[in-house]
This record gives sequence, structure tokens and C-alpha cells, in this order.
Amino acid sequence: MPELPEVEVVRRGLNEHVTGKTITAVRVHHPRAVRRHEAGPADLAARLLDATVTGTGRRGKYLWLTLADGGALVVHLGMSGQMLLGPVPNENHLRIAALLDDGTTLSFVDQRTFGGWLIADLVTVDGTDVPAPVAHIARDPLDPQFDRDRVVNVLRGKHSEIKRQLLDQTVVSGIGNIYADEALWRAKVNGARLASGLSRPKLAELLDAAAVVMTDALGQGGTSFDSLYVNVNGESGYFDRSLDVYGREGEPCRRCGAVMRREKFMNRSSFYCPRCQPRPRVR
DNA sequence: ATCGGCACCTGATTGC
DNA sequence: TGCAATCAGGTGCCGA
Repeated sequence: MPELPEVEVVRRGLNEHVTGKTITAVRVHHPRAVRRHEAGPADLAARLLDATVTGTGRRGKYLWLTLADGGALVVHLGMSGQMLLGPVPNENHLRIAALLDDGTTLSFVDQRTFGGWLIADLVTVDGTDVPAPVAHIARDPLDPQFDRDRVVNVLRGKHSEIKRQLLDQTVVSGIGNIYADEALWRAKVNGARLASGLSRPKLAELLDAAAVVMTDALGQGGTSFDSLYVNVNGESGYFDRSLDVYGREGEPCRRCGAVMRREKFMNRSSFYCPRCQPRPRVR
């Protein structure tokens, strides 16, 4: 599941149901799901055994469970990862299972296995403790310490397309292909424009739009087109009904009525309104 | 510093 | 009906 709102939905579910629990058994069904844990599957299982979860964290699209020994179980959902509590409807893509001391099972299910689990120590970055593999990830727009104006200044110095920068997790994190398009539409900016060519107020407006759209999505349980994107109880969010641009090629712009377009952009689909978000003359 | 491309995967959908 | 091409909410690494 992908972007910040969907990951935060999962984190909240884990925080409510897993905090305070102790892991009593671990089974790694697919080694690729733990490939980023360099010490290997056996080491990951050994370190989780008898570990007690003390809390949860998230930055951008990374989430983690803090453990009583001071380490953290870091989870990235990739394109299709799920963290499920209780029965797994389809075990075809079950990659890791952890039994908890209340008898429930926490499962990592991931069709494509781009995501995975790893265990890491916490490091302090800019006054905040995060797992070491997350140290390079910038604060996200829903972080209370997110410094919008600092990011605006960073963007002013980027001679690069603004959509590429919105997707760069070291500049601002949590934004993916859907919410980038939604934020660009709300701020009336074409994603092919150079970040350095946008004014400070416009960049601020764009970052604010990203924060608002992701907050709205979170309030509706995230965006879900299908059963691939679900919370810890297997339920879908319904923000897809509120999307203004993503997936609306050929449909009228909700602001001006022009026909929405889809283009290949950075090897992925980008949706935009040709009237509200005119393409730059020179790109 | 920035880019375009590709690799990592599986499955659903589209088109001939 | 069959089969190939295309597409999917991400990330990271490569050479240019």
C-alpha cells in the first residue's frame, strides 16, 4: 500500500492492537521479504522471538514497531504489502507470520514482494529517533516538525521537474504517484515544470495542498481501488471516491470542465487538467 | 546535480 | 480461446 495515508492507517491499526504484545513465534515464508535484513531470515526470526512491542512509528511510507530491547522492526509495504491481524484470506502471498502472546497472528502479505521487514537500531536525526534505514528519509507533511518553508527553499534550488521532486523521499516524504497528482492539480501546477521556476508562495501552496489531500485521505481510511490496499483488519478505505485527478483521463476537470489527460511521465502515469495545469513552454 | 532507464515481482486487464 | 503486451499507490542503482 503505498502512500502516506494508507501506511498511517496500517500504523494506527498496529499501534492499537500490537503495542504491549510479545512475539512468541516467527516464520519467514519467503526470504525475499527479509532481504533488507542483512543478517538473514534466521537472525530476524531469532531477534523477534520473545520481543515485546513498545510502540509504533512512521516516517513517510516507512513504519516500524519499537521493541523493548531498543531496536525496531521496520516495515515497508512496497507496492502491494499488507500487515494483517487475524486470518489471512489468501495465503498465496503470505511472506512472514508472527504469533503474538494474545493468540493472534500478525502476517505480512505481499503479492509482488517489493516490501519487507528488517530489524535495525534507532539513530537520532535532527532531534528525532528513527531506525537507521529510515535516516535518509525526509520528514513528511504530517510530521509536527515538518518545516514547510525549509522544503520550499530546498525546492527553489532544484533544477528538476516538480513532480519528480515531490516523489523524492529525501526532499519530502510520504507522497507517491496518486497524491502528487492530486496536490499538483489543487495548486494548479503542471508536474513537468521546474521546481526552481516556481515561486515560493506557489511551492508553499503545493506543499500545503499535499498535506491537506493526505489528511483528507487519512480521514477516509486511505485510497483503495481494490482489495490489495487494506488496513490491518482487511478493510479498504474509500478516498478513491474523492480523487479529483488520478485515474480520470477523458473525464471533465472538476474545476473547469476541460477533458483530463494522462501522460507518461517518469515512466508512470500522470493525470492533469490541460487548462488548469498548462504544460511549460520549454521543458 | 540530474536524467532516463531498468531491475526487482505477480497478477489483472487489454488488444489482436 | 489464446497469448502477448501493458499496466499497477515504490525504491534503488546504473551510466550518461
